[in-house]
Amino acid sequence: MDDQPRLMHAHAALGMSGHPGLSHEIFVCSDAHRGLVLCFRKHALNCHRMKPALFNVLCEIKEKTVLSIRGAQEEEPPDAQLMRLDNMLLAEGVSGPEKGGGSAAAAAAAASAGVGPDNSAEHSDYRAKLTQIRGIYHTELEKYEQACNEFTTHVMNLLREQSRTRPISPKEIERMVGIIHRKFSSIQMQLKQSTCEAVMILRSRFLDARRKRRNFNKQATEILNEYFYSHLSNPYPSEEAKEELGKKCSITVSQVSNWFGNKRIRYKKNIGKFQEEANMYAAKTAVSAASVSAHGSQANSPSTPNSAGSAGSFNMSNSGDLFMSVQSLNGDSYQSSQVGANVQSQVDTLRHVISQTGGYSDGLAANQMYSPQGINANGGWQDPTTPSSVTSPTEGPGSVHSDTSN
DNA sequence: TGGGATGATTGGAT
DNA sequence: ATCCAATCATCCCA
Repeated sequence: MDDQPRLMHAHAALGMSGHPGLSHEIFVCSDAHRGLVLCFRKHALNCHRMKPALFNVLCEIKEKTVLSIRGAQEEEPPDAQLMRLDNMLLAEGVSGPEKGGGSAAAAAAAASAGVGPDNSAEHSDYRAKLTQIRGIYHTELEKYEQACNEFTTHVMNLLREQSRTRPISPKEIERMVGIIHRKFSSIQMQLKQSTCEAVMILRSRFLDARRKRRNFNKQATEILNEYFYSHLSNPYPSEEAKEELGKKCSITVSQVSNWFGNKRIRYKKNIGKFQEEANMYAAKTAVSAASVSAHGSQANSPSTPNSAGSAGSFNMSNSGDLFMSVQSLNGDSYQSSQVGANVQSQVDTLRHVISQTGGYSDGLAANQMYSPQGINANGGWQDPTTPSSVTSPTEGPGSVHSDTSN
């Protein structure tokens, strides 16, 4: 019987062979139910991050299926689990009404997977794959049904022939037909199950962003860093700021949020490590501030935070942070009266930054002196609950004067 | 190839 | 809803 090879072919056609650590199992699992167990174990490892509900359903289905297959298929095939498989395939847009509905369901699935409407290329890829799976599923299903019918009639004919030589009761025929049907339905179940798996893998592969994490490009990182260090006193960009940053960096708002979340944590955890970076961006900020002021016109981009001076939002924290990083470099008190100063004062500060950084080789001593503005005794920024947003008013000179001044 | 860097996710707290 | 902290998964470089 060529059912197994057929199933195997289906798996191969699903294009899953590239999936890390799964290709082998996929092929194995088409071989026998024992393979299914192996396959699932591996699959579970790889997909433990898939949508919990979906994953649980799959777990349950698989467990039961494996058990029932193990039980020599005598147990009546649980309609419930078949139904669940069907439901799942339906929900995933595989066994849906038509192609249009299928892709819609795929889009819905993609959306529910937490992937924004952005990367449409990825989505079309995903949809294409899903359509492929869908097609294979349907043709295979049809083939199985056809094969089942053919085999049944074949056996019936055989029995009829045999009935000439020995008495064959209708019950026996019925029994044989029942066995055949059960056999085929169990194969069908495997197909459905494998299809479910394929969809799960597809999802985890295409929709689990973590799996295909890419570092942001240099420019994006620079923009984000610039913003972060120029708002060090309160690095909580408002929604609008996030949107703008996202646009500038060609990333989503949630990616911006993630980035800031990570940055805050990591900065706080190891301030010393980031000091050099902080100084660098402080200098950069001052440079762009200088150029902006020189041009007399200001852009509204958040990537050039100094420009925010027009809104009076980030400007103060800007100079304050810059001031802090200069302070941190030498530990000298540095005219704290300038907190919240204008762009011109930043340019002045820049001179100091540059001169200081020039002689900054070791960094250790400076690290110890470094006391980042905005981070309070609890290790948090002053007011994380009020997203810097438009009200940068960096908590006034009081908070900025900080510690190193004595 | 190992380990650090980094983007994403999760669970709990507010 | 947002943030933090821990953690995971992947990237990337020495």
